[in-house]
Amino acid sequence: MNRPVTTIKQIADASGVHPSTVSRALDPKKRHLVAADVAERIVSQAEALGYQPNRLAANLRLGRSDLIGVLLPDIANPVFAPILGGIAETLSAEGYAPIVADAGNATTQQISFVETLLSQRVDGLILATVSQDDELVGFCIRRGLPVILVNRSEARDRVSSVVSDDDLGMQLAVDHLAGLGHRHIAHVAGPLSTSTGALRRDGFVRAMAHHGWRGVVREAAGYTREAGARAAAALLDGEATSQPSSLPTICSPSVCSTC
Amino acid sequence: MNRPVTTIKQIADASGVHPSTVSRALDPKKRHLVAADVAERIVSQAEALGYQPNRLAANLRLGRSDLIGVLLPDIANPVFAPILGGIAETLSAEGYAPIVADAGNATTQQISFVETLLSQRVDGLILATVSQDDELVGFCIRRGLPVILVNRSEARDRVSSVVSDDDLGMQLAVDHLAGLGHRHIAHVAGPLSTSTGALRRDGFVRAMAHHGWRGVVREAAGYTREAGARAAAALLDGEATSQPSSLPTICSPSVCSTC
DNA sequence: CTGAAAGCGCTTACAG
DNA sequence: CTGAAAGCGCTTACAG
Repeated sequence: MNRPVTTIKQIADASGVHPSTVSRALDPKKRHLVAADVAERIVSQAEALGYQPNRLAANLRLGRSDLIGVLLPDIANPVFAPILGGIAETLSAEGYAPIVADAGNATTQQISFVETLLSQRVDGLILATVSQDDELVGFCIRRGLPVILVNRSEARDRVSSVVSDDDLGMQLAVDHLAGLGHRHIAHVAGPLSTSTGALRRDGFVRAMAHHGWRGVVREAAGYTREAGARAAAALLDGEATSQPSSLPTICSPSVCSTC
Repeated sequence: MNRPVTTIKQIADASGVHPSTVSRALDPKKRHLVAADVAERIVSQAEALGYQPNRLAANLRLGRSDLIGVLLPDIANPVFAPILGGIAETLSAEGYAPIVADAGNATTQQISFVETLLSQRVDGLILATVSQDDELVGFCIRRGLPVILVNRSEARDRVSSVVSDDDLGMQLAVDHLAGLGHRHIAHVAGPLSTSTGALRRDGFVRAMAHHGWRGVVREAAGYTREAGARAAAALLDGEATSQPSSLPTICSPSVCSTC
């Protein structure tokens, strides 16, 4: 870094005191340990020199980074924009900053991102990437790295998560379509290995059953336009799949007279 | 940080060599300075202990952070999702990580975010927030902090920017509507203090003029749904504004017989 | 090829 | 109330 940065030592020299005194004067919680006039002199000297404390140094000493890693499966997916917004807002209010990684859905790649974050000494992780039984969550738990989930949850609740009510969502969607007079409704489900895929599928089947109907479900290979298009095409070709065994059998237009 | 982390010294102790030798063995570029067998022993020892170099410490020494600050005016706006995606992808390929800040449009707040980033010793800044003559850009230039712009640009090109071709975009939009048979076209412009607001407005007027038409323009107070709604309502009420003096006068439905 | 030491910029016991 | 010193975990000249 070739641009000039002011250090505590420079302020100490300029103020004619010991660096430790500068450090105290500049810390609101320790300022009371310094004579009022000396503190004031130091503070104005610091301002004059445009002092910005080096948090890299402070954090090395304090064993933290003030950084929270955020792992997203697809950062370019607008779903995550407001989620990231909430994360950034709350973190910055608490003195933290988010360091975001577009980690995809492959566990090995995710772990490599986490190792990078670990070497940056992130203080915790927010994962939007998890599968129903997520390897990375186990990894974090074993390393003692604080972690919470957003967007998707695990099947067993090892850690806290913030997710939407997919069951209610599907109920509202089905009821809305039913209200418009539709009867033959199909659902392109997200990957059933994710909580969102499975819960929305279940919610759809349940909501349809509530109307006395059987829905058609087709699982998409991923949360992408391409996978959605393939699933929709398959659906139109009469291939339906993926019914949960505990729920009513799902029919396909080609085999079921109800649809 | 209460979770255990391995250090170079620990590896040195476990391998019976001096820390500096460990440091060399672990750095691919310096490994050749170490006897092959010793290097191998150290490397496997490091793996066994799950060593993750502390980049906080390394970077303090090296005077960098491997962090690039990204300032967005509204992180919850999906426009920025793919932009952030491209930034994250390229940065991580180069060994950097983005630290994103939702800094809004107010300069004072933006500067306070930048001061935080500065104390984290970011190696550079990407601004998606700039106005046509941006105070923050001047601030960064004065501090010698590398900065580039995305999404919006300044009127004078003090620093590099990556933006879309708004003139072409408006031309395509107007031609599309014209092709559908529309003749009376209004444009809700973004704030004219931003390059996007001004350039799209200009592009719209130019594209309309190309068809021999005069367009109606209404400037919105900001890039929000609410501001857009207010501008559209005003437009419907017959209030049009904001023509650039160098371009044809813009009419309003209430005063112009052409519209 | 290896070791001993200094130093990045902080913070915090420990003395006085 | 203030100073002197150690140490966070690295990297890199400087010796040998």
